[in-house]
Amino acid sequence: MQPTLNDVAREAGVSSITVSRYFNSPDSVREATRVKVEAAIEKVGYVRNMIAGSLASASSRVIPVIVPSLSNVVFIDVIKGLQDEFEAHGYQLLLGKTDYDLARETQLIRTFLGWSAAGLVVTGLRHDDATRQILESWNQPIVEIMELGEGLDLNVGMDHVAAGRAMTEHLLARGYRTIHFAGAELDRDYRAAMRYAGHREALAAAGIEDAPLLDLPVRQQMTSGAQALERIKATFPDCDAIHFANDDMACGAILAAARLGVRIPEDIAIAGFNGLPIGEHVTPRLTTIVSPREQIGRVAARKLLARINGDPVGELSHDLGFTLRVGDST
Amino acid sequence: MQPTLNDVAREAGVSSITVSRYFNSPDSVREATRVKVEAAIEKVGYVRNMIAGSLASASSRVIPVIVPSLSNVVFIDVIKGLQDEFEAHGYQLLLGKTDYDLARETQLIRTFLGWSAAGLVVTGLRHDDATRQILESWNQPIVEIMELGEGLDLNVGMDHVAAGRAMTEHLLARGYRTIHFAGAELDRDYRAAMRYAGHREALAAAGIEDAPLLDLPVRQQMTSGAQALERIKATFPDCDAIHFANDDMACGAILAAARLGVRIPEDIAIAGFNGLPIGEHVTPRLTTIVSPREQIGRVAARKLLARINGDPVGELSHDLGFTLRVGDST
DNA sequence: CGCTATCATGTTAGCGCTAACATCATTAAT
DNA sequence: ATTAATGATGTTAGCGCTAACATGATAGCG
Repeated sequence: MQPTLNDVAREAGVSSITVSRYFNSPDSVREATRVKVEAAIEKVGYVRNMIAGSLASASSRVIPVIVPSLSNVVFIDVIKGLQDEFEAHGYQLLLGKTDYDLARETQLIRTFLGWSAAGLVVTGLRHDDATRQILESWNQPIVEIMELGEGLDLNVGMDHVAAGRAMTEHLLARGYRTIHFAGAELDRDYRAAMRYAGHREALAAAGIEDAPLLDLPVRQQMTSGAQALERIKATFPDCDAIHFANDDMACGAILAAARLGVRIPEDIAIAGFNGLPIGEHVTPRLTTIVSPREQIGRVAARKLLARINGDPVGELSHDLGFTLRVGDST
Repeated sequence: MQPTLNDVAREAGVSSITVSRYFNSPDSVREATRVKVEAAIEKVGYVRNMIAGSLASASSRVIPVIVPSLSNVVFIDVIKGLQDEFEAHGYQLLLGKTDYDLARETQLIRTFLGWSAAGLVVTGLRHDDATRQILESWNQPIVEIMELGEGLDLNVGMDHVAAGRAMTEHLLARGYRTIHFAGAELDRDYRAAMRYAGHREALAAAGIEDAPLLDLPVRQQMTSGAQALERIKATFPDCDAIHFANDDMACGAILAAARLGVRIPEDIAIAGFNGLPIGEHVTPRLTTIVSPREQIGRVAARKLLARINGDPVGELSHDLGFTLRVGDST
């Protein structure tokens, strides 16, 4: 049997609440007591029982993080940022994955709330009515990440419509006129669909009403990119640029281009989204939009922790922006 | 205030333990009772309090997973496998990261044990004495992943020495003789160092005693790969093959080769490790060893769950092997 | 119809901790 | 010296659930 607070207390010659205070509000125990308690902890080999503490205080130092997928680097980077901040502040990250299923999200949230979580991180602003109802009556802080907009509570992300618009404006400025947008399962990846919306806005502003879209079923992303290039080249010889939904697809296209004898950007320009390292290693270097992935995680964590500690959090919605990185592919 | 089991019980006209049984051993409540309980749960909007349950039963459906880093796809894939299995069986994954620091590992484990975890997944077989001592006296199942060998309990992984040997045997069979091994921070990434050991074994078996090693400081992996190629080409013009510690570096080298005017494999052969998708998209296609990353996660999870449920687990140590995938880079 | 075997449900106590209040010691102020 | 203010520690009760045992209901059998 593991030693309990009482064992430590007996050993130290104090009461158990004093040991509890040693852990939870160290400033409120005298130096001499602290030394005794420390020695006792060491002696009996005490390990805090978080479960009991959480039950008694009706709050745990656990923060569930709900993402749609772990196959996408984007979420990995965000998780990395979150994890770093949480771990540094003594919070534990509970990982949940929805597979882009909103009902699954509801179910996960329900389970996680049973952990008396100190807060919650969810991906995106789109939720079930059920989720919305549960979360609205929950009185712990929530951060919705990735996008911006009217949210449940806090909100950290970037403007995907603007990102799509920015990239297409760049392509137009370079003189490209027949620009295709290529993505994979845009109904699921609705943030990519938002970038497509931005793309269309930019085209419309330039007087171009036609915004051809190639929406492929997901297989491996790079493979889809290669396939998109091949298909667009074959079907639409006039197309002079492809605006891809992400860097994986864009790099798949760039790498395939060499094999297909397609010159980039002379025959066709390629643009991506995310700013993954690989984009700087392909030839030509990929033009892309750098998304602040890890920073979204960090800022989200920091805002959540601030809210938990009752510190000021600033703006509810935090726009982390994005950067256009111009390579040689456009 | 959230409704409790008692609220459900009152609503259903049964005692709270019956509701508890409805959740924990549904077969032991009568059909008619089950219906009443279900209706009551629905009516009061009950959410199970995992914390209270865990305290009472001294066990929680939480499984901590400790990895050294989240910047390495390898661990991401393993986590994906683990997460899928755990989630499917109603267990929650608690994520911990050591940054390759064994003392940090001890600390994490200590914290996690305070969660009355049902089991534990740790990376590697190398641990602190402190960790070892804690875990040896802990009586829940443990899986050590990635490597094979004498472990604390269960063990799922692959033989890295054999993998290094297999790749170098392939290179030797292709006629390469001056083979450099290039890695990044091999003291930290000791599994890569094990592959280097296998590499040396293969060379020695072929009567080659010299096994030059380039151990770079980590920056971005692909960048390190490019740098390694450049440096080896400049310093050792005789070198006819580079055996990289991982695919990222190898692909960085392949992509840089075009810029540097180095022909692969004519001027120099390139080999990697892991079998990442990108290896199939670069030109020439990368020769690599496919590691069973996601499967390590899956099998580790399944063995752990089997042990938790008291089912037979088979061999304590589970070798998932590896495959040599020959591309055009060798 | 009584007796036992089996199944379904209930009663009681307690998991290990912390909130809230109570008490005691110490210091400061008059 | 007396009182009040402050700081440090203790007492009590209870968080919401489940283990272990106890009891009640039901069926099967001679």
